[in-house]
Amino acid sequence: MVLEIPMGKRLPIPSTLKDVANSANVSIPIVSRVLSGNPEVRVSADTRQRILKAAKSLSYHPNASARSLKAKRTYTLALFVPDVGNPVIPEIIRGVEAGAQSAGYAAFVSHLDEKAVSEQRYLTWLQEGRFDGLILATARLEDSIVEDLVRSRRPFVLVNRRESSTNMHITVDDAAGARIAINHLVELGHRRIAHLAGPLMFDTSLRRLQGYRQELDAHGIAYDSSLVQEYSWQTWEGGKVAMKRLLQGKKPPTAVFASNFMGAVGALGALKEFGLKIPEDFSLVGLHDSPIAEVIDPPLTVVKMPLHEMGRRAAEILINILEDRPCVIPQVLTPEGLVMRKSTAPCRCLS
Amino acid sequence: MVLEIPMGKRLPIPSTLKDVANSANVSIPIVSRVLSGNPEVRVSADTRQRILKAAKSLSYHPNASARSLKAKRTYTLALFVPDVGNPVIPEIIRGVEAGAQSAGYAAFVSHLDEKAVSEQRYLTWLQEGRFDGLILATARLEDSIVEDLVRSRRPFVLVNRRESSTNMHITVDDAAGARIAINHLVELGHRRIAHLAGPLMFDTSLRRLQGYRQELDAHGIAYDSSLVQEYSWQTWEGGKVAMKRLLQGKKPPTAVFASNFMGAVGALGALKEFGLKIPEDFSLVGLHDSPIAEVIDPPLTVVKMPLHEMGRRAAEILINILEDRPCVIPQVLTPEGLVMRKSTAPCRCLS
DNA sequence: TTGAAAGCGTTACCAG
DNA sequence: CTGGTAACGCTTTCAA
Repeated sequence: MVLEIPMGKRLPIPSTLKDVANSANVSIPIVSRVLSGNPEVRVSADTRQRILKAAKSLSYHPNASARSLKAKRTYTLALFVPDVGNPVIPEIIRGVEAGAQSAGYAAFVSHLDEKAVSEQRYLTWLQEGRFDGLILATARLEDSIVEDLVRSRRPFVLVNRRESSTNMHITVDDAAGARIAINHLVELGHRRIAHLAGPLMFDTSLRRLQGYRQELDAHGIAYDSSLVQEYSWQTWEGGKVAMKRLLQGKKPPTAVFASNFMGAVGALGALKEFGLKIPEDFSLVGLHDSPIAEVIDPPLTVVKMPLHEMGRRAAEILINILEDRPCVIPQVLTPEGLVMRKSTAPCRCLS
Repeated sequence: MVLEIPMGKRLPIPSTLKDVANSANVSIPIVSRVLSGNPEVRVSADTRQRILKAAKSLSYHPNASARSLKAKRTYTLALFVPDVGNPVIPEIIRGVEAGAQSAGYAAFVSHLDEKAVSEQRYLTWLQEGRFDGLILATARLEDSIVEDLVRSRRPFVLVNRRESSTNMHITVDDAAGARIAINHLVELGHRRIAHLAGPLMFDTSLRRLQGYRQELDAHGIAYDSSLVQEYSWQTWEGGKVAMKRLLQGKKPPTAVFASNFMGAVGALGALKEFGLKIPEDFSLVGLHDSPIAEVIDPPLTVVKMPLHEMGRRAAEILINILEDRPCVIPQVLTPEGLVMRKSTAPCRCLS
């Protein structure tokens, strides 16, 4: 079955203020004022009726381009995300949308693929005024891009990423998140706790590693660099491979803290391949929650981060800048806490 | 740590054609022609140089609102999706973006939450000309909305959903997908094959059920309505509950075909709870692939649907309409086929 | 209470 | 080759 689109499917010619004015036998400005919805405007009841009727029958809708040309604003925010497939992204998206919507702004999402081409694209769009402000939720981002952004002097907020060239960012407290995970494992009696670290070129990865070391320290456990493996986020395989390397070490760990959700799932696969039973033989804690975490086998214990709030705050900050209102907003958000499921248990070394 | 935004962080005043014209000592129209990038325009090398230099030093960027006001076009498409968290959505998004981008259009995604408020929102935006066309990738959608859409005479395409009031839709061949799944199971020797059906108010669910029955028929297997359970998409729990009901029946099945990815994962949970080993004791086939399918335990055998292509085609159709070009495009896309992993095996009843 | 006029930044159409 | 003028649809003065 094929869909045939014939030519000449004329697009509708939208009606304008002028059309409505003509139809109602009034001038354009009045129509504008009446239809702008401001209840303050003083017009005779009769005129208002005529205008409203005409607008309805012509199914008038104000033209967004004309409006923004005049207002020098689009009341639109754009959110760029690295990978819509990453399970933590939806939460951020929803947060941004909530924040934007409650302030009367629209928020659109665009996907940033690998191609460098697209990296420039959003800067251009921003500079063309297609939207008023930008939220970037991506760890992999060339520094030069951020510098261009700063130089453009357009409003933007970095989400989940810090950058020396600007303080316009909002993040979660990654170190604290890691500490929560490690503390949980230590309390279960684990001593050889491994860490699947994200790419150490990302500051979020670095902070998680830092939290891992801090908490180990706090419990008097010596740091063993052979228990830390770096892996690539973005794929489900990275965590698996890294976990295998960990298990092949001479003194393998009894527990692991994976620095993102995908890594945790990958690690799970590796553990099973090695015939380890979770949580009896081995404990696993992930960072970032996701609906899938509940339904995989075993359901994953994770540290939940305030991703929704982070998104919402990012939108709020941006809008405050746009409306030139001062604001004071916490910039580093506290983890929501541990979500205990079935992937952690007391260390066998205790028995 | 808090982020303080002081007042008076003046937004930059973008430079305009006029600024460039003044700076280069030429008229506005020439600047427009030179900067529009069309290599055909004939200008003296000297003028061109001056203009280019001025534009650069003023970091000029054309104003998108002004352009679209003039052109009556935004060269922007909007894609509305029901739930960014649903693992099949990213693939569609990428398809739409690819299709849009290759035709010089931008594509933005917006998330359609439960609130009825937001259901009207995108229609309004479309009518305001915030974007030229709309792609709707949502099964749950009130009929009245589609009717409003048709009435608005604005271009739109429905993805993965048919609707009597319009032929502007592109779908995958759900029945064929179901047949592939069932055929695979039958070939493995299964005879009591259950089906986890999506909400039967969606035509996609109906077609999958239909394909299930057709293929059973084709193999001379009697249809047993007790082997079909309806469940809710959108949550990970629905499939689990439905699968349990199936397993508690008097003559339980030996295999199941789940009508979406989430349902398959949910079913997996139920099967494990019942102590069934997959695939030795029970076979499971899902519909729609996802990167997670490879990494869960066991890796899921699924029927892969051309979601990316569906998105790309949707964008193509829309753009053809917008540019008033005739086009003929297949409207029902053939499944890409079976992706065999580890969740299906020959029926034990054979041994 | 209403309307005329100007202008937002761009492009298209003519003249020069 | 170049530039003046008009127009896109809307809002905002300012007069009437």
